Amino acid sequence: MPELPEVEVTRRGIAHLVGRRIAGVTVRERRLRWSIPESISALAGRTVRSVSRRGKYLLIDCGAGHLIVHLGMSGSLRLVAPQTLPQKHDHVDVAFGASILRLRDPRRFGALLWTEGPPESHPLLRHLGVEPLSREFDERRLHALARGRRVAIKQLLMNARSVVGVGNIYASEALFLAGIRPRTPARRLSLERCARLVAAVKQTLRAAIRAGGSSLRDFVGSDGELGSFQTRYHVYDRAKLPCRRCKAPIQRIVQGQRASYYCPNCQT
DNA sequence: CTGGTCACCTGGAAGC
DNA sequence: TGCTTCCAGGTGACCA
Repeated sequence: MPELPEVEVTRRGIAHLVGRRIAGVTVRERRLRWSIPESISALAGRTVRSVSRRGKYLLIDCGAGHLIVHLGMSGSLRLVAPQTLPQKHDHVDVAFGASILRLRDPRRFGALLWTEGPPESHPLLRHLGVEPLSREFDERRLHALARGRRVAIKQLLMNARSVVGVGNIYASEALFLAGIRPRTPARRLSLERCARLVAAVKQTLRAAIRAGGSSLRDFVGSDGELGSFQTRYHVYDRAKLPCRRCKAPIQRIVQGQRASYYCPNCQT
């Protein structure tokens, strides 16, 4: 689930918590990627000041500090009615009187941390790269990032120190739109191809946010449970199926232990 | 610095 | 039916 679009949709879904007071915090399972700090029970009585996002991290400003939330591979946040029984992997509740913000994460690769300093200086955020939907992410920036790098362009795209938020699905999708093979060494990309790729990344992420946003209301971080519509992927998870554009069979390869998909005809 | 591999954890699907 | 194997949206830690 959670690449940048899913996190952004989640952020929008909980933005209306701004100004609301936290009644209490319940932790049922502390062992996520890192142990949830005891200090988060001090949140009770605090008011949410803002909800923002940096890469795949959600930042909830609570006045005295920030909650840092990462959804890992399988995490989701949802708003439920106060009497809703927690299910097996519902690890944390942040209660708001009228509703509960509930963190679910079956694989427990996610994180829930607390920081009192500026969140951008937190060790997990300090080295993050450019936001793909920002103006700063343009062809010159990507070209500079790729300069001299022998790594495959797909892996560069997925490296959060270069560009944040682009995960395994949207990396394959954006490369298809740009007509670039995932194994292309980053340093081989011309400024022109960088421009195509930048446009493709932005287009892919924006379309996914729109798709997610259309299906979610005050329920957030859908697992597809609310019939959230599945984006129609061009190549992702379509090994051997015909390319939607040219009918050639989609190839599946492995890069850095992750599956990549591309059309050998449309992508060069 | 760069690039490559491993590990963390659970559940669902495919294979036998 | 039941057991085994593989695979999954992320990313920090560690190695050469």
